[in-house]
Amino acid sequence: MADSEEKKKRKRPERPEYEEDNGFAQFGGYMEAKISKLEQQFAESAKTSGIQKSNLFSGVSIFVNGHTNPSAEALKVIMMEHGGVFHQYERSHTTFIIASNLPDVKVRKMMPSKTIIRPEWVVDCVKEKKILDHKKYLYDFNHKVSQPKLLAFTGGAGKDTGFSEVRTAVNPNFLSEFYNNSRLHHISTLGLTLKDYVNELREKHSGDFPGREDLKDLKRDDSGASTKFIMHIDMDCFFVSVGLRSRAHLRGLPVAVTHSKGGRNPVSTTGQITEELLAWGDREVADENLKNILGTNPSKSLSLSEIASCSYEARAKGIKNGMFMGTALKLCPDLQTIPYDFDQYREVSYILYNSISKYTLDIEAVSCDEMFVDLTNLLRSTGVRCEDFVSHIRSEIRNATNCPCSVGIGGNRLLARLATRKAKPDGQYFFPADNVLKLMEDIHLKDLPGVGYSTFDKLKEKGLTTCGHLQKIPLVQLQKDFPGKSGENLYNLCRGEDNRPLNFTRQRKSVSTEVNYGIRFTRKTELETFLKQLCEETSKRLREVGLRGKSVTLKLMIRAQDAPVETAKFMGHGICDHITKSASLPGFTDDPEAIFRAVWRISEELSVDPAELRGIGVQVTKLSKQETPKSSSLVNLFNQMKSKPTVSLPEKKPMDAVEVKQPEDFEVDPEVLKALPPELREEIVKDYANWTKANKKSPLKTSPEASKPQSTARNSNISANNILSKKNWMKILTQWVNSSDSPKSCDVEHLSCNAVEFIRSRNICDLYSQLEYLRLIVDQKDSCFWHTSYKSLIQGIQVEMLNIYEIQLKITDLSCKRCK
DNA sequence: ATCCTCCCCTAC
DNA sequence: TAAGGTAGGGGAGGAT
Repeated sequence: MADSEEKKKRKRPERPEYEEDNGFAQFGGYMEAKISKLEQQFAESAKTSGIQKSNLFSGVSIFVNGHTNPSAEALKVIMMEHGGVFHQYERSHTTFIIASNLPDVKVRKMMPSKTIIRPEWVVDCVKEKKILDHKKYLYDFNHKVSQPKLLAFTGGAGKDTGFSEVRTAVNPNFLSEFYNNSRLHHISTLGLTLKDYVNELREKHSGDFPGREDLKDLKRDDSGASTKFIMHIDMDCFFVSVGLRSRAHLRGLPVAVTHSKGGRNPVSTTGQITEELLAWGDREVADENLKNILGTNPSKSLSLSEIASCSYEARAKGIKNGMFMGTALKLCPDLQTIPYDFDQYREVSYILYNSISKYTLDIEAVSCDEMFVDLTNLLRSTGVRCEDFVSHIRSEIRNATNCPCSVGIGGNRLLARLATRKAKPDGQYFFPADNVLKLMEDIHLKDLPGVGYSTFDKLKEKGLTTCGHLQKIPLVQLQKDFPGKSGENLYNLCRGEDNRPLNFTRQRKSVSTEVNYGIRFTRKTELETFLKQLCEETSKRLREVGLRGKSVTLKLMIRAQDAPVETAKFMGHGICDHITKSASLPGFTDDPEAIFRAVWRISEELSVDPAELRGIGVQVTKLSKQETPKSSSLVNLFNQMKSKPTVSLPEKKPMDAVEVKQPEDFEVDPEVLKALPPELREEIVKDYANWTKANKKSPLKTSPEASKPQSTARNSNISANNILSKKNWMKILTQWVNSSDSPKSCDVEHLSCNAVEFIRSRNICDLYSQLEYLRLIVDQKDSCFWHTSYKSLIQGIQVEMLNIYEIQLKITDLSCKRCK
């Protein structure tokens, strides 16, 4: 970030009339203009109103981010009273960012190199009547204050709100609140996102792998071996490693990622937990939890929050993923906990995948922090030795993410995976090609992929715990207990044989939405309302991936007969019976109502008691790709909107290439604005109107065309199909950017030509606004295809600017860290 | 035989 | 307090 800032400064020609503060910063666009205007107003009103009490904050400017106490408004007044500056928008010369209550991701994303302090600094300075050392007020990223919660969730509305309605699925905000906090949801959806990402990269790939250039210096492999090389990469305790990037002081300590801060669970009873744990998940972890809880004073209950990820130092004390926080604290009382940071996980995941995709796209994405890569082609065409490439890529990942990863290599996916186990933590290991059968003998059966705790228990009952044991069992005998393919797989895997190919692309077979937490209904209408939400969510997800389904399945978890009504785990599902039932949909559909009708019918048939329900899911299957008749091409959009009577455009004229046109006045499209995120909307709407009004009266003085009246400046030829010259450019750009995950190159080119026309006709102010707007909406896009296209567009524009004005536009960088 | 539905299991 | 999701493989057993 600081790097690109540097570059920009260096590139800008050093002409005094365009110095940052007296000119060029305000050269283009309403964005800059409105910001300066606000600040000026601020300073002036402080002086003229006579409220200024001191010059305490002279030379100090603050920008308040998020909710603070005192409020932004109050801080503004304080700054005003004491000669400081309050920035409505964060600016490059802002002295401090004030924040007390923000997710650190957001803070760091927005101001990577800024000093962020707590609002108390302002208050205390006034109290002490001097500028205090701000270092004592630095925003503490480690002590994360919880976000202000909705009243309904804190129970703050009053004790009589009825317990069950406060934080159960009855609350209309439950679903989003739950999904925001569910680690399993995030792990799952992030994994899907990255699988799609690999698909996308493969589809769009040009055939060039830029990373291979870097391998030139590595040793050649002259052995000429034609073996298959499967690489398995896995980040080490992913969530913890990501969390430690900003918490260097916790490195080397036992650390765990969890919701809990180690508090006590006030409701559970020992007996109940025992019962539930016997029917639950990872047996080893369950046993450990159980042992711990049985030895606990029943009056002192434990945190049942699960540990999502723990450091190797924590593992050394016996702590495991999935373990209750209470249990973990018993094993290690000084266990450090850090909160989830799902945005950061996503960011690091992309860096991981981008690192690999520079070299090859023979990738099977497994999850957000794990993948298989077939190195065979890469090694053959570069001639690089496998171990050299692995060392190279591991250090590259480490440098790019600041997180360790481990790599296993083998002749097939099984051996690669087993090798990774040996490699961990932070290492690499090659499963030898000879003697595989012998080497497999010591592998624990639980380590075979596909052997979970149920299969393992079955095997253990027969006295089988290692692959060596299993190798002695003939296939037919094995298939008595594990019929068909199940037995066959075991038979092959325990011998180190695995012929399952890597799947580089993947087509989805189902889309589902389920919640098995916080389900506590008393009335049927509550169930109905929630089920509708689930169907809407399912429909949304179908549409996101452009699929429709022909069949829907309702999945229910119902409290088991003898299970207690209140679960040991807060709002958990306890011991349940599982029911699923499917129905046909009217043709391929993604319509939420159609899905709901089908699912509601099933629910009626099953006639479940809403009060007994502990979990609900909606799954759509038999999928088919949705037709996309609408083209998202920019030019098409432009033409479509042109013919629509709702858009106020001048009479359509024949597309005369030589027609002389003037850009129409800009207008802010309310429809467009409605669709924008609130922060962005506010930013745009606030002063746009004022600015344009003010501007009509007096054109910008700092423009290179200042000597000419605005109308003259616009007097050059602008072709009729120049999108930027249209009144509804904002709408066109918005729809274009929203219409797809990657722009068509012809559209980018078209826009580039349009921009160049503007530059040539000396219409820089409008162009600047439009580029600023484009940046804002592209920045919101979670697609590096858009980001890079935007950047190449800007690059072309800057070239033209240099040609004509010998100067560049001041363009803010995109915030995306994945693409650089 | 083959397909469909309803389960169970597994992985992250 | 706590945030127990999501997709796929595969078997049993019935319908075709």
